[in-house]
Amino acid sequence: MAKPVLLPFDPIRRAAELWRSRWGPDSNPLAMASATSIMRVQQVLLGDFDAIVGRHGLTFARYEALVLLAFSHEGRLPMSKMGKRLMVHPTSVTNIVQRLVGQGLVERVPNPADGRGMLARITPGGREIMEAATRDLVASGFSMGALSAREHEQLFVLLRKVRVAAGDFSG
Amino acid sequence: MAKPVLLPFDPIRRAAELWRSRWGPDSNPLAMASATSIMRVQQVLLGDFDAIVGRHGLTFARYEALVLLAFSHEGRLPMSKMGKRLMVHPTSVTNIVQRLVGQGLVERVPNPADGRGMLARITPGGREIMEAATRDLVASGFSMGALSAREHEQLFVLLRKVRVAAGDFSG
DNA sequence: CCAATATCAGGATTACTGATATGT
DNA sequence: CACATATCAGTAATCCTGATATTG
Repeated sequence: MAKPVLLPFDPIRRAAELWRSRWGPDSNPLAMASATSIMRVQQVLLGDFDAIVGRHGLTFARYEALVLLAFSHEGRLPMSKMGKRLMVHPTSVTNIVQRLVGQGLVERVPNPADGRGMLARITPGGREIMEAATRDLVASGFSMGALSAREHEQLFVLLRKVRVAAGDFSG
Repeated sequence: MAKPVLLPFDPIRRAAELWRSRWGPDSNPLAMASATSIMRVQQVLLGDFDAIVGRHGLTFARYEALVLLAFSHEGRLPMSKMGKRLMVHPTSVTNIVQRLVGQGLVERVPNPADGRGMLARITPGGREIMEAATRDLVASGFSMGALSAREHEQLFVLLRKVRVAAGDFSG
């Protein structure tokens, strides 16, 4: 990690002011500031999440895969479906599941409904690890304890507009 | 990229509902939903930004470094300062600057004020590339054209609370 | 001597492209 | 035959740890 340095000013606000003074209001400094904020907060969250699930031998990407499987019907899903839900590349699914299999948290079984396909199935051990990691994440407040329930809703609604515009789902 | 699949439902909302029904309201499904939304929107933005600046031979990380240098006094900064501002590891700064030097967009010069240090300085060609990439990013609305000016402000304020709590700056 | 700056070597993870074997 | 599923090989990018030379 970069050393924790507490800047005496908000670097994103300052960047937005420079942006406006250099390129004018038409350069959309507000959109630049909120986009940069998203990038930065994501970086903070991912760092925190990786550290928390790392105590259980996971990365956040592998943790997400475990949660998806645990929530699915009978704890198993086709590889292709995992890729779509997790929004990751097919080869990344292969890679992630491979590592989870190596840890004994997931098993691979042929898909009885499609001879081409494989299913990933979460193991009892996988569920235990996932639930322990989840407890820690919940206890951390997802690093967003600064926001009230109402603010979480506002944030969700604002970001949903961006996701709909990006074509994530038929909103 | 994962193939663009338009899901007929909001996967994050559905995950939040499952989360609540499985672990109850104390599991903080609202925080989970907004945190997941940030992760997803960041993924969308980074994909878009990388594609746009990629048309100018850059990655988003290298573009950010160019902007930082262009905004700085006389277009040059110590490597260490770049790392702090960009919130990246010192070795990552070395790597990023190395690639920019290879493209002729940045030069490395010894720091006259500190014999240990090096300065990265943006070249005229680097400024041209950066400004062209910036024009394209601005024209794209930063992939956030779905939000009004007022909504951008709301989003910025909400995310700033999270950043302050994370210790990004003395808010 | 201790701390800071920057680099290098090397490992880990994830993303992507292109090719391939298999099955619908 | 066209298409879908999944894997593999190889490349690229970033981040990190630990060691090191140099300088403040």
